[in-house]
Amino acid sequence: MSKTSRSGSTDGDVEDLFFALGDRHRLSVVRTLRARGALSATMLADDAIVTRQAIVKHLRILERAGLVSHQRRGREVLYALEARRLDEARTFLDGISAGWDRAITRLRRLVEEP
Amino acid sequence: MSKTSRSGSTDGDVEDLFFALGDRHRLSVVRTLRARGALSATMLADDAIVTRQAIVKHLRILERAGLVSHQRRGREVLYALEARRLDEARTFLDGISAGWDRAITRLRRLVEEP
DNA sequence: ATATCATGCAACCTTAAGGTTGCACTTATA
DNA sequence: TATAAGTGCAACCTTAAGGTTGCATGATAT
Repeated sequence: MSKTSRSGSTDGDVEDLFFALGDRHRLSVVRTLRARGALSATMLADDAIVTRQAIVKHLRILERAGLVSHQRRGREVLYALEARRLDEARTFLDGISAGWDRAITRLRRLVEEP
Repeated sequence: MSKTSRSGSTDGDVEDLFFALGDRHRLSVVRTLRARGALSATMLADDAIVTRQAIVKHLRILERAGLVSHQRRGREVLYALEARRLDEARTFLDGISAGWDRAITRLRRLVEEP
């Protein structure tokens, strides 16, 4: 089997994924791409406060996390959302909250002991 | 209505949430709390590579994001997972990927045009 | 009462995140 | 073929993330 497990994401992958989403500008980029479809860095920079170069760096981080992919079209480069990754993030969160009931029970037991 | 919207999380909240999950040590803390229930910073530091103080800082960030809560028990402070927040994160991801099909359609249209 | 154990606080360090500017290099269009 | 538009690259800056160490403070058990 390759380096990817059955669930399709390693620990580092998950870290990159959430790191990528943990910035307001990148969240904004994700929202914009979701709403308006594929856009170039220049187009994205028009709406944003920051420079095109800043947007480019954010796009690189998003792409490293697998959240966006790019494709050249003539002289411009279009970035689009890669939704499978978002599903993976959701799956991960499912896994974490699965143990929740057990955890809260243990806490209560510990705290309420005399 | 208060500052929180119907979904129960503002933009900054979401940012904090994903930022908190975007670090390997904090992910590890979350996993440990999920598996073993409520623990103190000192207990968590035993398993970790880093110092207790580093763990404390990570716990503060997790708590700011609403992912853990603390409760004093005698001379120690126990931290436990707060699962509702994980659900909120999932809900957010649902919202993002909702527009996916539309986005990929637009990209394809743009790229495949002559 | 006192030795012990855990937490709290503060100072300090290193590095990477986030951003800007300037210029070179392609690609399209007038 | 100029010229404009868009991307790519590199240098540079500022600040906060992440971590460490040392000591003070508060709670516990003997």
